[in-house]
Amino acid sequence: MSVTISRREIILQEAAHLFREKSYPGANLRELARRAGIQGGSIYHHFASKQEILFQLMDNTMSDMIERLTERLSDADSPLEKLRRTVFFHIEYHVTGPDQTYITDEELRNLETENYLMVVAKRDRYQKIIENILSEGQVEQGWQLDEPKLYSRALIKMCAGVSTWFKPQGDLTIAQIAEAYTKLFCNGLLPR
Amino acid sequence: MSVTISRREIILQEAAHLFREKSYPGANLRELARRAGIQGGSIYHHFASKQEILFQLMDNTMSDMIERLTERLSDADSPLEKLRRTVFFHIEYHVTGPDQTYITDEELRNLETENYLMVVAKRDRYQKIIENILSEGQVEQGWQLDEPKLYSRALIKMCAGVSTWFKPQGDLTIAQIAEAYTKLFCNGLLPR
DNA sequence: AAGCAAACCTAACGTTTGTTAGGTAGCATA
DNA sequence: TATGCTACCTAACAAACGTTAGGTTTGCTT
Repeated sequence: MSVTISRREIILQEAAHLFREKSYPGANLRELARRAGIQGGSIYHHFASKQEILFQLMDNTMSDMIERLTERLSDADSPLEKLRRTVFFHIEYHVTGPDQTYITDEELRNLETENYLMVVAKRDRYQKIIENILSEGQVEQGWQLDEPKLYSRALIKMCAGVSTWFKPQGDLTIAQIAEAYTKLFCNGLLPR
Repeated sequence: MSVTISRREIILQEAAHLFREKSYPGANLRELARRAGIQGGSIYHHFASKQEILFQLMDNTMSDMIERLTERLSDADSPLEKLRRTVFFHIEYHVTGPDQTYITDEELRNLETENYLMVVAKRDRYQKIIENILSEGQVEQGWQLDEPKLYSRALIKMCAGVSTWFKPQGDLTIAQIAEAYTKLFCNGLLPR
């Protein structure tokens, strides 16, 4: 039943946590190594540089997000159902792996050019999926949106923001928040 | 017509820009001094420490935001009008001073305890203003929201996010974006 | 038993960092 | 003209940093 987890994986997990706590430049490798249970220099057995750790972290996260979202949407028929699942997924993913998503959302500026371009490309692919759902709804269901891109951005920021205040032991579940946000996004707050 | 701007003010402005570019721990004081037109050590004539620069930056920004938003709301009569102005203000402020607001939104973790508590207190005061508008609308206008706090957070994140992609020379004005977001927040995207 | 590679340790390197001490230039006041 | 204050410069400090070189342990393979 126990899952074997490589040291490399441990380092990546601890790095996500540490980078979120102190930001990438503020985190140091000796501290990271300590948390991963090894000595400072040993990090370089698993990664070529501090930068590579950041890149792997962000690139893995983006790939995973695209893959999982795509899978969740695969058997959704209507645009509304797709939107529901996207809101739920985006919130859930950000709340479940808050360290990884936070880093991926906020540390783009600390990526070197080549790495930056790769991660941004994947981020754009992810955003495009959501934008397409809104465009679909606009055409097929007459959703009221002038600029799909504008609204997809609003949706993404809105949902991602949940992880900054969400507490698992709080009185709201992820499902409740996702439902409320879906309702808000679809109906607005004025009475119908 | 020209405005006198103190060196202290210049340092704060350049610090906002530099911190946003490299994050607080990633920015160094020699570079900041260079941009402000003085030598590294001279910073300490104006500030006691690097930390104090960050704190002044964030504290000033929060105070300014509270003051300005309060003023804008002072002669708004209905909750809907207050909401409209809030959305517009929040977007406008984030887009106009993107460095300051970005720092204030993202660098809380790098504040020492005492400074952290002061800035968070002001941030909460600001959020409370918005939360109260939603509560008002709920009571007086029957706005559909179960948890005002949940929706105020969504609104804040949504609007603040604009500054991450907004380009002044782009084809959308702040007013257009603000209008679209107000409409989205009030009506949702389903046709009425 | 020998060989080998992966995983890790230790100690040091050169650089960069925030910060400080002590000095100088310019200007206003007396 | 002397005094003193503000705004700055220069040079150095100790600490922390990413990174590297070289050595040791461990466990598998032949």
